[in-house]
Amino acid sequence: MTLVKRKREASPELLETADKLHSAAIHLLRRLRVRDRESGIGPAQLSALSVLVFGGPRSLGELAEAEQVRPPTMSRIVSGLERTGLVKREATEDGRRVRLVATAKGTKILWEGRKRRVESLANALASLGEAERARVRELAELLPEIVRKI
Amino acid sequence: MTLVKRKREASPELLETADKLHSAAIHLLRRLRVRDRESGIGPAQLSALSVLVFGGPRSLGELAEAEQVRPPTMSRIVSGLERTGLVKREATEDGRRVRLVATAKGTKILWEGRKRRVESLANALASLGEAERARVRELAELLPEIVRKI
DNA sequence: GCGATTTAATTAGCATAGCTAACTATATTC
DNA sequence: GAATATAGTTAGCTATGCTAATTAAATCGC
Repeated sequence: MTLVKRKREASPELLETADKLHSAAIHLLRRLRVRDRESGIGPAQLSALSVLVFGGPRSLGELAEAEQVRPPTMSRIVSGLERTGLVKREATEDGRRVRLVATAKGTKILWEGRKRRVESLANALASLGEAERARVRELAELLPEIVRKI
Repeated sequence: MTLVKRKREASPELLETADKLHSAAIHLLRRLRVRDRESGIGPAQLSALSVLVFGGPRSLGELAEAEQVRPPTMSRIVSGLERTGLVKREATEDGRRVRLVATAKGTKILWEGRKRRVESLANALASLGEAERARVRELAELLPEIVRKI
């Protein structure tokens, strides 16, 4: 028998929490998107670039997987990044694979964009009380774990 | 003097929290998107429909504002929803305005989609301990407030 | 070692979603 | 009643998602 995620009935309380979290994530990103637009880079390109900058070079297939996107989609995203000089495609020993590397320009742009984006959010957080800020901080730590389990 | 959001220097600690929250939101939605695809409705249509179902009928401009999108964009989103019979455009006394109403079919589809989407997340939450679940619940309540301040 | 298969990436073609600019139709104002 | 303002739509661009088909390189089988 293989290990399968048990299909248990989720409680109404959990469903409600999940729904609120989902809705909040949508609206959070929708707000921050406004700031992202200032970078002149689309959201998919920005997100892919950030994987390369923070996670280091990798192949197209790996990047597609990290971004939960199909290879053809990632291929075009990378083409856009390459056209504007933010990423370079490099050859590898395996002639089929490419190594995607963020350029210096790409790294710089990403940091600036990230700064703008995150500043808006940080400012919103700044108006919370100390106790609430601590709570948000805890949750920010917890969320990646939850996401991994989805 | 008008009341202006003070441009204060955000602390490194807040920036880090903000960054984690942002990143978690991106990856959360990316995972859930997979389930959303099963509905056969695009994400923008799904989100707009949910405003009409949970928030009631409203004009196109109001819906565009709620979804943080320009009127032409919303016009096309609504056209898609109307074409598949999930939403109806109704005339109002003001001949310029339309009233957008979710149909019975639209309401049903939305609930099913929401169920699928939220189930995945609720299952992930179910594997947390009680204390952590409570913490997540608190955050889900707190987030809309934060989002409103962005 | 050479043909067949597998694997990685790209190209082609389609749909959705975002934008601005320009247009249409109705209300409002003077 | 003419001028202006407001609500929506249409047109046309870009970016992003997909599947199917193609190209090129590596690996497998004999």
